[in-house]
Amino acid sequence: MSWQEKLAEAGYRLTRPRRIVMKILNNAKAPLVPLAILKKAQRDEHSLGLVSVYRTLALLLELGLVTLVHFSEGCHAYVLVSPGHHHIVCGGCEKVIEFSGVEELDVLIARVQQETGFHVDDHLLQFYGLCPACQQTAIKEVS
Amino acid sequence: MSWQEKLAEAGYRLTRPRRIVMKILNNAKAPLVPLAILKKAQRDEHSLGLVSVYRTLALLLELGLVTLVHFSEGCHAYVLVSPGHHHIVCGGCEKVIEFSGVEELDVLIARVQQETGFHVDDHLLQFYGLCPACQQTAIKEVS
DNA sequence: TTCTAATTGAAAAAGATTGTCAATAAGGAG
DNA sequence: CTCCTTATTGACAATCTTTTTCAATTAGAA
Repeated sequence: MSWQEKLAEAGYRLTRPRRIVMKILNNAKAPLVPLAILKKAQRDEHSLGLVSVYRTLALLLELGLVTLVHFSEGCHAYVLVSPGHHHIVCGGCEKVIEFSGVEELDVLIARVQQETGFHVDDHLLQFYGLCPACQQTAIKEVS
Repeated sequence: MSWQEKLAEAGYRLTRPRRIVMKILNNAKAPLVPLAILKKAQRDEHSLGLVSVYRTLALLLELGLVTLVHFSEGCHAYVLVSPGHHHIVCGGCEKVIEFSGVEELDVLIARVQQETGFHVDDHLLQFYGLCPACQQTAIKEVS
């Protein structure tokens, strides 16, 4: 189901600001904060209010169309959700890519539930590291 | 090594505000945001500025003595770091407990590195769910 | 005890997010 | 296709959060 259909199904309208935000997130190679989305929109000659960016992101989050990426220093930014749901953040260029298939986690979750008595129904998993390109750069800087 | 020693080793002084913040985090059962720490300090008749709370948390984060817990809606709060480094957040009461031993992850990390070419050197893993007490409450509410 | 530099706290500045409300526009009804 | 209703928008202001500034204080070495 497309995001437009999801919007409609939940009773929301397909509006210009929403289309702009989705388009920008679609083209983004890294997670974006609201202000960055606005700037990109303005660069593309789209008129858009910052308030609408906030509201649209809240809506997309509610619909599960975007998710937050957390950085270790404590801020977070938005990226589109796709099947994987898990992210690797490059510490060099902030690029974020997804990965999927975390069957390995199931064993861990089962064990933790057993040990703690908690019932686990969701999780947050992100990896931090360096993408291939930034690994090259790092090597050059050292030598 | 105690936190006081870590401070000293890094060349920082052991001051009253820092002692207060550490004491509060020590007694906390859930992650705390800066303002909450200030409130607790005032309740204990300690005089303390909000600015010092921010500065102290930044310092403790730098020293690795505290870490951030992220909530799905996008805000984060601080808890003391202890061996485990991973947290389960209860969606009912916000209580947070730690777990450790995530050997299961190593296999996943190895696979993801292989598949993506990224070099993974850190990760963020949190579980969300319900603690035993809140599971009971949930059952009562339904019946 | 004295001295010096790190640290603090209060106020202000800066930044991020949310609330208000009149104007606009999406999309169903006719 | 046009009209109408109502969700949505955008500008502004209000609020909240975080950072900066700087004189006064204080930890810790001498």
